[in-house]
Amino acid sequence: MRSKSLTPLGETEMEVLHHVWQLGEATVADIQARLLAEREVAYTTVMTVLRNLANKGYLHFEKEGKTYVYAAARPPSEVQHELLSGLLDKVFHGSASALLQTLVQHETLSAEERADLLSLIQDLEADDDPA
Amino acid sequence: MRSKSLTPLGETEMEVLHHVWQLGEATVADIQARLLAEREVAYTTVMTVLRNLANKGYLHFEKEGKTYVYAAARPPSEVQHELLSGLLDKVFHGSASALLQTLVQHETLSAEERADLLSLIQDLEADDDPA
DNA sequence: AAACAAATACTATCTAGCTCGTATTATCTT
DNA sequence: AAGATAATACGAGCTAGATAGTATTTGTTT
Repeated sequence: MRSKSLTPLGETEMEVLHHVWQLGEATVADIQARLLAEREVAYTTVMTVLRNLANKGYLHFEKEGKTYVYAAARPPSEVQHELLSGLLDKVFHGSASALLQTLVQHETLSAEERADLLSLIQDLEADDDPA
Repeated sequence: MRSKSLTPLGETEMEVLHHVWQLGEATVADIQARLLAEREVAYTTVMTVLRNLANKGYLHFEKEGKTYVYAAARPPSEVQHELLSGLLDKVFHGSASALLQTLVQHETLSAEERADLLSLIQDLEADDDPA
């Protein structure tokens, strides 16, 4: 069977992942507290999401006393790249330049962001063509 | 209720959408033929996907004789941007430069693509700072 | 107009992700 | 050790997307 979704993660899962990344280490209660700032969610729901993320390899956990403490199992940048890469393939048929074009045309970049990006690209040039 | 997925479209839906975009106009049989080049899929499955895409506003259709003919209801670039924008928010918390950085660092851009992108960004500079 | 073939309509199943309630267990307190 | 409390375990329901089988409709052909 094919993967049903354009991404391997749901929206709540992504949200929870971000919170864990920000906190470094987190318990179910920690995450629920963060989520409750935005919306209603049951403790058990958070528990389930955390467990699922661990099962999928995004988090690992250890038991401290009677409590599970979760932490990232993979670096955020790696996960973000994985998701972006999926979208690149499925939505832009692998054309990074098409994706980039869409982005710079529609999203507002500050002067600073543009400058950063320019030097980023120029650095790539340098790597590639070390003359 | 929140939207369950990181994207409003599933993977098969995206695939079908691409085929319709490429064909301009397409019948169920047209799309099935395209999909069959890659994998097994029933005629009725394709029918359902096409109908769902129409219900969601991505496609429209008209009846020619006894056959429905589907076509894009929204320009591909708009849909692509919508999907990219969702990922930008949910995965990169809205930081376009973080996304761009991830992309240029991990994906391989040809010299040509880099050049295109550079001029794209430089054009933005010009718009913004018409000095 | 009767038969045929192509297309759709209808219905149903399965999985993943989201959500949560209730039951149980395990630690801590007194 | 008994009780209170905090946390987990277990199980269940719901929706969306993917998939497809069967029944029915509708053009078309003769």
